[in-house]
Amino acid sequence: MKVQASISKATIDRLPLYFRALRNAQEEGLDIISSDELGRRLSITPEQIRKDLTSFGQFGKKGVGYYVNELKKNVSNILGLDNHWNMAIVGVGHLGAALANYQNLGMLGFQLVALFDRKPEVIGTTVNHVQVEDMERVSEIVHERNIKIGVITVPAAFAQDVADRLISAGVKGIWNFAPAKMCVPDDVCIVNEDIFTGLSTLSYHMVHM
Amino acid sequence: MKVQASISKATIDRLPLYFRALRNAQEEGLDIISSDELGRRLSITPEQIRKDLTSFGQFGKKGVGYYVNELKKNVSNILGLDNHWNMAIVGVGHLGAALANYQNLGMLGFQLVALFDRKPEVIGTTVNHVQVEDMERVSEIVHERNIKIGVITVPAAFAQDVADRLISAGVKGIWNFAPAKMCVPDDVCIVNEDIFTGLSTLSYHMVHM
DNA sequence: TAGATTGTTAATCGATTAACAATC
DNA sequence: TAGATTGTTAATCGATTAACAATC
Repeated sequence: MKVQASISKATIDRLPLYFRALRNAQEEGLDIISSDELGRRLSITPEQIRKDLTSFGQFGKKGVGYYVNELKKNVSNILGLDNHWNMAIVGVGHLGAALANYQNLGMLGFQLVALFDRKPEVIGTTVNHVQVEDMERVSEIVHERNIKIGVITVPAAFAQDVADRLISAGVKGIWNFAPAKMCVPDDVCIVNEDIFTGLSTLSYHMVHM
Repeated sequence: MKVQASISKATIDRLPLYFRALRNAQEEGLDIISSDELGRRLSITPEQIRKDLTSFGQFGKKGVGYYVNELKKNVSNILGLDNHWNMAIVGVGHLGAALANYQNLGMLGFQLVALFDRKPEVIGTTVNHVQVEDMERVSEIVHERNIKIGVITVPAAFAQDVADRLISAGVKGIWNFAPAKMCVPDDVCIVNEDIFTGLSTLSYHMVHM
């Protein structure tokens, strides 16, 4: 997918919302959707949506709208969801297990192919048909199973070490749930999922209402 | 806490990061921290940090820096973390249970006082010392236990209904994990925690590297 | 054709960065 | 005092909104 000079971070963050809305529209049997209708469903202005989409190409038909299937395919392609990434979760606590059980992962093109933990009582158990392996085998298994995305759901204190091990084993993307500042090389992508930020801002808005 | 005309959304989103960094600094026994050091730890420019903080007051000492304890107390107060909000989680699936088990909630001033579910096999069980109640009793219990924050971890299709019930029972803040567009009245705050957005943008960055 | 809706350029708005005076 | 660091104003940068030509 060719992309013009520079896409704004805000635009990229909205793409998954477009994808989801298009999937819903598709499920409803809609053939065509306008930026107006899409905007209504997402509380985003239609101008914004058109602007975002045209940074990647001309997907619409003037006077008509966007073909749902076609646009969904394009957005999916832009997001790289067609790649079928192999993924591993490190840290099979409550959150790790919750993520392992998400059926949506597969629908979005992410294939959970390994689970890792350090605790002997967890190693060998099975979550959602995937067996938990010893963290010591991470390098070997990441290679073997061609794992490109690592999900970190260990306590903050171990997060950097886990990231380092995943990366040296070949992982190119890290989805980090540990509340810690992480360092990764330039050729590795990281997204920090800092859920308590959300709860704190909720509290802020409740106080300052 | 008095606040000037309008605080930028970006500023508010950074406050929880400041809070966390200050808590860490406090644990390390640091008395004073400069915007420079704070910035280094968070990968945020010191100018940005000073600008953010001064929208709420003058917390620093010129030529010296910020007193860690004092600034942490101020940021905590700004975020409303001193309020000790009572909180309920609706939907005790994997994610709901994972959140219920987070010890950090209490540390941040959020008190988990109720769990709700619809499934008979889940009702009556206990997660982290809190018993799961029948969703039918939500109105009654939200009143009784003075619950102000509701956490929604049910499937998308039920999320709006759950929100409506929580709100009519008196909840003023919603922390929503369901991937659905929600409608709430003006006097209710909502934060949507859309975790698959993060995974999708990770995929985007991996493809467009 | 007339009506609708996209794609794109220009105008506005908001957020970040730079610079520096104030002062500990 | 000299050095350090905040708080604040001005300049820059980036993102959103408005307007409208293109065209289905």
